[in-house]
Amino acid sequence: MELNTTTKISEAVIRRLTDYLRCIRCAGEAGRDMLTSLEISERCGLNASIVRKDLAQFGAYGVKGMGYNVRDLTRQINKILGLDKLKDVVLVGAGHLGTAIIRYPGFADVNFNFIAAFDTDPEKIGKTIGYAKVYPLEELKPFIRKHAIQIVVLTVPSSEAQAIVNDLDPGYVKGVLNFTAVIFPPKQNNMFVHNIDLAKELEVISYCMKNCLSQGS
Amino acid sequence: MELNTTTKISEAVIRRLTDYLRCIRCAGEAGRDMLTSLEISERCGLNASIVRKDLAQFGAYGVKGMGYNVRDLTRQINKILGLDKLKDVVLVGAGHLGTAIIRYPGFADVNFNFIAAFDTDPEKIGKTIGYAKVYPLEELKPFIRKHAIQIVVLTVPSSEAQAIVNDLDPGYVKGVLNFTAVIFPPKQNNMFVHNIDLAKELEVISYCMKNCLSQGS
DNA sequence: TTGTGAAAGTTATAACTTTCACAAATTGAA
DNA sequence: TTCAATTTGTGAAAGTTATAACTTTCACAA
Repeated sequence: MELNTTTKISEAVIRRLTDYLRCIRCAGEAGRDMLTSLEISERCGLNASIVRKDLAQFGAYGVKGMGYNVRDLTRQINKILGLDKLKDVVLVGAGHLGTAIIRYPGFADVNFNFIAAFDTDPEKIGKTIGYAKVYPLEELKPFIRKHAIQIVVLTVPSSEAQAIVNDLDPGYVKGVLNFTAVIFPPKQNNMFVHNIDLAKELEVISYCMKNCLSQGS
Repeated sequence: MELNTTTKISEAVIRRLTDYLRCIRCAGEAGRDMLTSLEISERCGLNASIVRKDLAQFGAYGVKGMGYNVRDLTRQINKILGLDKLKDVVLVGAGHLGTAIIRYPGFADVNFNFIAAFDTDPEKIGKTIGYAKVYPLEELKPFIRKHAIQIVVLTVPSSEAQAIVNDLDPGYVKGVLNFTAVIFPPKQNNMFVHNIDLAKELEVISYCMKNCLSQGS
């Protein structure tokens, strides 16, 4: 079957694909080379038919009676999500969170490469976090131009977030990952902005606990 | 109108409430004391009627012709989510990410209080991160019992995650916030587990960029 | 070579969500 | 006091998503 290009794929499907990817990676590291839709569904807290439907939508990646090959499926999902090529990203705000993010192994797993960090603190400038050198914030704009950076990760104090986003050049930057407390609309200057609130899941847990729900993830 | 207790509230609604909360907090800090459903919807990248419906579902918090009062609405949503009372949580794994999380202001904003951290590294034990002292991992279990800890945040290396979760006492712990690369089913031993993958949003951005979608958040 | 079991792929339907459109309510100005 | 401008709250319709049930295909063993 051909790769789907006509039907509109919802964001929910894409988010599930990232879960499948993570769960398949875990299973692969544990030495598995085949996984069934049922196993994937149980690990991800879903129904097995939605796993089959999601995957079948992009092409028939499974073997009937056997399941899905871990290595092949990883490659396929990576391709669907555009994770098959290494992407350079930069970080703005080299504080605790920024440092943790650069060192977070999950980014390298999906081919994201932090090539530089930017900060206003003279103490930090010139140091290295992971493989990324810390530059003064003024150099962000020329750096983006010079290296054709398409993705920026934002971990500055909330008060500085808006100014930095306003100043990004939409001719280069296509996506912004915003870890600050400010909430941005999904499109700013033609750039995709994704807001991440680390406390959000804890708020959801709080609600689940309060109401003794049986569902999560 | 009375607070809804009969109809089932979906997780999607709860997640949106957390967005509203964050966006209302931003507006409040900017000096606003009233907000319309339209404004909230634009900041959150939604349709205005879904904002009204979500809020109306729990009670009529708005004033026709005027909008929603920032202070009242914050209090109401906090109450719905169970964020109106201070909750003690502990962190397991005092590395970069753990440190960043304890210091992340977003948790305090919603009344989560990190009272202790646990680690195996003798270098870290005895030190203090924020207001949390770092204890040896062996003391986690008795600490949870002694302080009746209901929520655990997990930022250990992936290889240790399963063992720690297995060892948590479901008599006390009701929720686990998992930042490791391991993916847990939503229920483990009767505890809610929420998996957070910091790379997930970047993967979604990757897909959006690859397919030039117009939608985000 | 054939039969069997297992699990993918597919379809139809049920369940849920979002949107639209409008009545009701409130404020503030004339 | 009335009128116009707003904006909430809500029922009905449209759209979307998930689920269950079914059909097909494959691998393996006899």
